[in-house]
Amino acid sequence: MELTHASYVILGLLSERPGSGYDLKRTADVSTRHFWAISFGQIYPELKRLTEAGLVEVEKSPTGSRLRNVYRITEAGREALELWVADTATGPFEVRDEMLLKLFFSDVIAPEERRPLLQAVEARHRMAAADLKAHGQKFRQTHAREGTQDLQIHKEILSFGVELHTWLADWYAGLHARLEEKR
Amino acid sequence: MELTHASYVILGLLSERPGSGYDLKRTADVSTRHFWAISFGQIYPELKRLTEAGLVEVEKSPTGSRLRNVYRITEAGREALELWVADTATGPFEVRDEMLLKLFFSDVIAPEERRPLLQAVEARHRMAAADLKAHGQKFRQTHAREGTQDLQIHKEILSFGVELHTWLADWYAGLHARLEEKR
DNA sequence: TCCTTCATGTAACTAGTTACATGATTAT
DNA sequence: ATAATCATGTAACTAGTTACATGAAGGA
Repeated sequence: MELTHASYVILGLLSERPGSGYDLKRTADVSTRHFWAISFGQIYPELKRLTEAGLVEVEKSPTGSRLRNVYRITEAGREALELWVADTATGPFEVRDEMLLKLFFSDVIAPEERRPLLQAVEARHRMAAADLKAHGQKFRQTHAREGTQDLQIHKEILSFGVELHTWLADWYAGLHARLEEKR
Repeated sequence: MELTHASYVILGLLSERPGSGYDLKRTADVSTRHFWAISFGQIYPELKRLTEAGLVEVEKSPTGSRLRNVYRITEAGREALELWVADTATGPFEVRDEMLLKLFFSDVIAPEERRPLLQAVEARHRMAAADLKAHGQKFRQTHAREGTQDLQIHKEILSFGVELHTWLADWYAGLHARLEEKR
């Protein structure tokens, strides 16, 4: 079976702690979603596929009459994950940003109209940085609650996001200054 | 008619200079593709749609018996573009990176296996920075050839890419150092 | 009582990529 | 000659999002 990026997100999260599809979504939303997002529409069918392939196993543990399927990574699943992680061949670092597109073409509008655009982008990145900081808190709380270890690499990657957005906000502030100066 | 991001990439590029679908792809590949990529599979159908909507107009100018449709933005097209550019409401800054995903889960492999991973990411960003610099050259050459002006905002956004990738490469070098130090 | 969270899943849709098909022109 | 570039387009596929449908448990 071919594994997609969504498969690896799921496998990776399950390698740290077993959980339901719902749990997976909750955790992904405060961690991997900043560099690889996944939705319920991918999670549930993918969990089924991974179970059939023997990479994860499921245990039914309903709360009263409310269903709950707890998934756990298998030895085969862990091997597949390790193989993928260790492979240095990789795709590109992809950025998709409508705002950058607008700015690139912003000579079609007047400089007075460009200013609010620049302020909006800077604000967006300041907010994203703050948001990520909060997410780091939540992520660590989950780990604490579950008694799982708080890995250095997790902290590093989450702080990466904060630093990146701070750098971006600063870059836009600088651009703003350069454009004003020019006039 | 609803305009997509691909529509605005096309409209934006045509606002600077008329050209064929092929031209558009060539230009996009050394400019907008770093924050919004488009493929032939989107360009040709989209040009048809935009023509029907009256936002661009087409002029047939074959070279011998080889077809060539040159598209030009209309007044309505320019207005639609301006409206979109001036709108400060925007989507998110999206990053998709398999390598970040691998690193996030890299505690499943040994530290000796993680090192080549870090080196690969750093190298990738150094190469991306060099690549972007070359693209800036190519983009400016096209402008020079066509006699169109070399806008400050273009230079800024293209240098944004170079600076971003340099920052990223440096960040990974720093991470590498921090992880080694810890051991 | 009512709102939020937990929980699972499918269906329809949108965006985007890749492969295919075709063929002329130009530079080496 | 022949390889690279110019040029247009469609078809099939893959990935991913959003909306819908359903309903229980828990807290305010």
